Amino acid sequence: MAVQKPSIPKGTRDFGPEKMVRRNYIFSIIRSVFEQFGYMPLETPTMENLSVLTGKYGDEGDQLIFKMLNSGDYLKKTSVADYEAGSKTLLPKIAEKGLRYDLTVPFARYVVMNRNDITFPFKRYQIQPVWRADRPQKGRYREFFQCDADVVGTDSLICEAEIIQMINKVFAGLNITDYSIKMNNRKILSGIVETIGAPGKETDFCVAIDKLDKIGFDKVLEELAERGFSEDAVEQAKPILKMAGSNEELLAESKELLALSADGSKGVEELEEIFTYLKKFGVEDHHVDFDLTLARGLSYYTGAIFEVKVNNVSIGSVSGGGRYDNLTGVFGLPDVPGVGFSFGVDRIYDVMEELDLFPKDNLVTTQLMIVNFDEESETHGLGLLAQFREAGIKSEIFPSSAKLKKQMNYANKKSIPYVLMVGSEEIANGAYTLKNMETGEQDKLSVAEIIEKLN
RNA sequence: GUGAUUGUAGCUCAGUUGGUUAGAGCGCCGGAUUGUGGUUCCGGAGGUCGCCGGUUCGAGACCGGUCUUUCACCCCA
Repeated sequence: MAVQKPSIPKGTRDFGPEKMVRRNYIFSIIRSVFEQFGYMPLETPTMENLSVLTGKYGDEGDQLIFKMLNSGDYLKKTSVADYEAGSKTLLPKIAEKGLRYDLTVPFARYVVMNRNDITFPFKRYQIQPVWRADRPQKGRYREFFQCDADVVGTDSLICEAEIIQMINKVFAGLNITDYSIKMNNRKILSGIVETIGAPGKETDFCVAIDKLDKIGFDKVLEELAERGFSEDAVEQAKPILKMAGSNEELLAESKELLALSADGSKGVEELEEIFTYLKKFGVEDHHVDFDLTLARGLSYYTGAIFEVKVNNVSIGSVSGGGRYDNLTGVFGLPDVPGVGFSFGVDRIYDVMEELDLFPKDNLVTTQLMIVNFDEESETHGLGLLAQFREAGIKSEIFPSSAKLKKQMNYANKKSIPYVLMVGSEEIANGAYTLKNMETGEQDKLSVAEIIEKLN
């Protein structure tokens, strides 16, 4: 058989050791913050039944789900008529499982299936890959990790305030300082639609104004008109899209503007309450900007929505989330309100790389390598190695007595800071040559001295 | 899913209107240096020019298809 060039599927990536060390660094910070706030880990299967996944992300979302062909003779249950009826009819007969598209829907499924064992409010975090059959571009992959934290079974706005704090803590931990958490409320958006006299056109309104950053004020107005908003409605939307000022000013202004809309007023109240909670928590520098034009795609949000953007980088939003009242309703469990959000680790990685924020030193690596001269050296070195490892020093011995140049080069390439020479003279004296690879200095030290120096 | 775009050594890239044996830098391997890496010098290996087909006396170059990369749209982390 001819040798074939190996390859990986479009939009997927390998993560080599350097990348994994950095990714794990990001994961560990996120995980520790989640746990600090009382969230417990959860994992769900890579694949879900398609009945769980389909219909939850809209028509376009359904198309982006990776479907798995049934095992065995997957054509057995199909007929020519199914084939002729097209892929929509054929699909459910040949595929009944799919790869998870996000972590929220599997979570809702889990809550419903375990409703009798769960104590509410239930706080969980979940760090796992998800898959989307999207066409890849910058910052968009077909396989990527999400780090979700959700709390269900409470409508307390303390949760929203805590989420903001978690975002702040994670970013502080990662040394990302220049970012903003854009916050809005779905009720405010429906209040606006109601107020400008276009009730029921909420989705169209959201899709259009979501592009304000990208295409600008005038084009948004054009798009609103294209989407069937009356001249009058577009005219009334103008001052809303132009609103600017501090959070307090914006809140006051929108309160006035939406006074006649029950929904809208409720939305403004909710945001005010979140800011009040932040104050009670003693959080001053929360990075939150109230943004009337933040819409977010997902239709299941009903209250606060937020999105996090790191400033001065070419990457899209790195985190987002919101409150939903009825996520579990589709699975037959109504009235379970919740709020959740997610970090996009792959994008955070790209941001940190672009801003050069990865720590240079404290990434895990071998601290000490023992040089292997010959059989005597190796035997003695293995004994030493055990002692170093016992003492908690990350250490390794070169596995064969290769040329010294090769061994030194290996240590150098791997950025191992110390190398230990164990030759016949050292063994006889019980004093080993420890070389600092950065400065080139070397000393003759006992095992105890080496352990003390490296610890 | 729509419209563009990219692919030559491990990496970054040259390669003239189609013309002999496809090059450079970096990296890799060996030597100078048999117990001292990161500097220097000398030498060496490494290519189905993404893949399949077509045009041509002749294709890395032109044409078609396909895969891949990147980008815009849609949507999204």
